[in-house]
Amino acid sequence: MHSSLKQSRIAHLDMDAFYASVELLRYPQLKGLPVIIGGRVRREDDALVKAAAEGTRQQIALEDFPRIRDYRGRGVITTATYAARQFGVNSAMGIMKAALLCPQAIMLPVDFDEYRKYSRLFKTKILELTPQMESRGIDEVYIDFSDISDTDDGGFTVAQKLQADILAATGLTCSIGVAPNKLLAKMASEFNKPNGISIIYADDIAEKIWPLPCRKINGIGPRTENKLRELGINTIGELAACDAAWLIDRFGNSYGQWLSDASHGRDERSIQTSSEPVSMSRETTFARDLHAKHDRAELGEIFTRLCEQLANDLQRKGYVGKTIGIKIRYEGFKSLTRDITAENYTADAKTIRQLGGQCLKRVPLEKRIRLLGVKISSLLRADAIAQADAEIVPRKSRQKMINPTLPLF
DNA sequence: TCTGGGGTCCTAGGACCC
DNA sequence: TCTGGGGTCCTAGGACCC
Repeated sequence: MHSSLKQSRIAHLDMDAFYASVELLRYPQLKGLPVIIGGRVRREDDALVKAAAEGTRQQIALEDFPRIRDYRGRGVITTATYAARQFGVNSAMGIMKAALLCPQAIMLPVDFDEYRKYSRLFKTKILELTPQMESRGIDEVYIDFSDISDTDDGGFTVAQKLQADILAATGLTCSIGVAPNKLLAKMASEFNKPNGISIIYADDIAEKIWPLPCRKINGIGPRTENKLRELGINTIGELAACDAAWLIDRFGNSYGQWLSDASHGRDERSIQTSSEPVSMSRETTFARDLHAKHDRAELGEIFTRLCEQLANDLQRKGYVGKTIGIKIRYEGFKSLTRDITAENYTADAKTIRQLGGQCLKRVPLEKRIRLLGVKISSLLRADAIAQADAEIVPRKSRQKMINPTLPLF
């Protein structure tokens, strides 16, 4: 077969309950139990911290693990073991709600350093097979199978080998979907979770995709699902039956056309093996809502710390940025953002803090605040900046002069 | 007992330049 | 004096994803 006519085969590989499964490797005594990952390290986690330092994690008795019913404070669940999911607990659910559904669940704080370590391990295994891999966050990837799988099994054998290699390297299972494109592969990887493989061909769309609810399409979220429901559209098949022009009328040119294409399983996106960051940010939700006046000192300290963390992230990763923004979430959950573009690129905490302070002066501060964040965008690699400075004559700045008054916080 | 933290992409209006 | 249009940048907000 001529290579240009060769059917493309794309895999989506998704680690099963990733954070929770990594924790089970460290605490094998928790296998089979409802375990929930979420929140930060607390006083109640002292036993865990001590055992980690002493290398005695596996000796912790079950009754010494913190339980979710004892958790006080806000936040959401990051992951739950399959045993916990049986109780209706799910990612992004409020911790307090999960405590009602499954009070006896063991609660562990998130440990991103550890998850990143396992992320590197499983991705390295994939890269030993092919460089055609696209990372989508810490626990999933797309892989181009076109050149590495036999045409007769749709990618099944390669998927099996990947599962075995990853299990051997990490002790973790994953689910894989293989399909003609990313959109369908992503859906397919959900079909046989956990530790499953699902192969989809173009001919399967009517039978396997159309009966699914629209929400199963990666890119249709709760808002669009709602709007579609109001229009009487519940399944992907019903969406596919809509005229593209009709969808464009209701969802705009770009999204309307995309909805139509997606419902028919059409997706031309290729595997992006590398990417540059667009923005970096740091934000925090307070233990209690703070007031701009009464808690001014505390807010100021928190904001300074966020700016320092962001500057540190930039420097560690070797980037500079030019647009500094802030984000505020009020009690009641309404959020707003303000940003400002500086003359020069920076990765300096004081500069970020100063520009962020200017943004803060442009927001209303009557209501209590639950979240404060700082963000930098228009990024450039730090090693490219010296060159850019030398070669590019800067455009005349178009921004208005800003009064150099003191920042609010 | 609601609702974390880190991202991407898109839209849309106004400014400004040619 | 009146009247353009294209292109890019800046800002704010929103939807979505992991």
